Amino acid sequence: MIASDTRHRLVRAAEQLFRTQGYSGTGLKELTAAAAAPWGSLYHFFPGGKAELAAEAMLWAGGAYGQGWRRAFAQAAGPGEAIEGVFRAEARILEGSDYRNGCPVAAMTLDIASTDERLRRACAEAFRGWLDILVEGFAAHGADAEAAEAMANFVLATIEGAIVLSRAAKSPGPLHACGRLVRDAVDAEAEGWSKLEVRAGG
Amino acid sequence: MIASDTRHRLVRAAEQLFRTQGYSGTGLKELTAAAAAPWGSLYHFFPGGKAELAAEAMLWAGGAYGQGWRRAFAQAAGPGEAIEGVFRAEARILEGSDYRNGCPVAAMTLDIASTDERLRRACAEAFRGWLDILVEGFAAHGADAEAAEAMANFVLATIEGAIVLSRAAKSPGPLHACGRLVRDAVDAEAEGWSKLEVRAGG
DNA sequence: TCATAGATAGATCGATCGATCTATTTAATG
DNA sequence: CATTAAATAGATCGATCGATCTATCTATGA
Repeated sequence: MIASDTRHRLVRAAEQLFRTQGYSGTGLKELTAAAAAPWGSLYHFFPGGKAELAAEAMLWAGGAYGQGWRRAFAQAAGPGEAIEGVFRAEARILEGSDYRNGCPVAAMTLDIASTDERLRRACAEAFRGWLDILVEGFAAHGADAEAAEAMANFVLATIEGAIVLSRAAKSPGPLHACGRLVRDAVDAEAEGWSKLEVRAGG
Repeated sequence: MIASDTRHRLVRAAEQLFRTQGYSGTGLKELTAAAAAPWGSLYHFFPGGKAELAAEAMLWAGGAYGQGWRRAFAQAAGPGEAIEGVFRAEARILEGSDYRNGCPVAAMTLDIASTDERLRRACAEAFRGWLDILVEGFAAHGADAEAAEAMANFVLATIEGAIVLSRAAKSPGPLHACGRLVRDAVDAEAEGWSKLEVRAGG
């Protein structure tokens, strides 16, 4: 019943270690130890080895984060408020982990996007999943497809960058400052969207 | 005369390789080969080994980039235009390198910020240098200290994040979209700054 | 010419890398 | 109980890691 619990522990440990010290910086010995999983089980569940495990870890992380973002849009009154909530949540994650728990996808991208084409695609798909959630959220507030896509890239890029700055500085300052300014920017753009709501409904 | 040319080649190769495939993902054998430098020279010039070389590479990269940003502010009419120019320049760098040449400081941060405190500080200082240039640029357009600091973090974060997204997607799209929206955001904020110019002069 | 320091050259070190391999144990099914 | 597959366990592989070491070559100055 709890048969594949080991497999799940491996995925979570991978996500946790990759996001704190990158892909190349994490050894599989260390990973299996953190997961309290036997070495043999790693290649039993992931015949493709480290890369296959990493791809699955990104998939899992993508889903977990995505859910949080959907909730943010559902609970907030406007798109700007939703986005600032995401920034605040991210700041809490960083502060609660001594600025270790960054974004696993960003870490993977900077590590292997130029050396492993398959993993680069996995990173791109993980980002695309988040972008789609943002696009959907902005579209629900009246943004047309082009504006929503641009705004989604803008918001996601700022979050990712702010995480990097906050981790380097070991301070929530960059995330908070970016959250406020991104909120202003989103709300300013959203003013123009509402006029399109009628057209978008057709 | 050309005595320390080898040393400089090592620094440039380090910057080039770290920005492409990260710190842990780059071996020193590969690095010395890329620099066409003898293995022994590495520890001759950098007794502190890989970490010391990395710190110097970040210092060098920080200076090179910083100069470009100062030029952008000097040549542009307004702060928004200057920033969008930086985004465009970055997009050109990525396109010209098949999306390999990202930011070495961001790569280092995600790789070792949580495992090597000395290098984390080096990353923070490199970012701080760029932030100071941005702060100076915004202050020159009338921003007060607090607004300039927040805006600098916002702009730098968005650039760094957009680089990550563009590398993952192998497309200049994210950088271009972010450049336009950041320009709008900067210009919108800058409207409020000009009213403070008098106060800032006192 | 000789002495010295700087720089080059690479062999070699122990440690660790990801991966493969053979056993053993466990769980499910007849 | 017997059979079979899944899962666990870890020894071991060659390759590579960063680092240390000695030796050689080169330039400078006395």
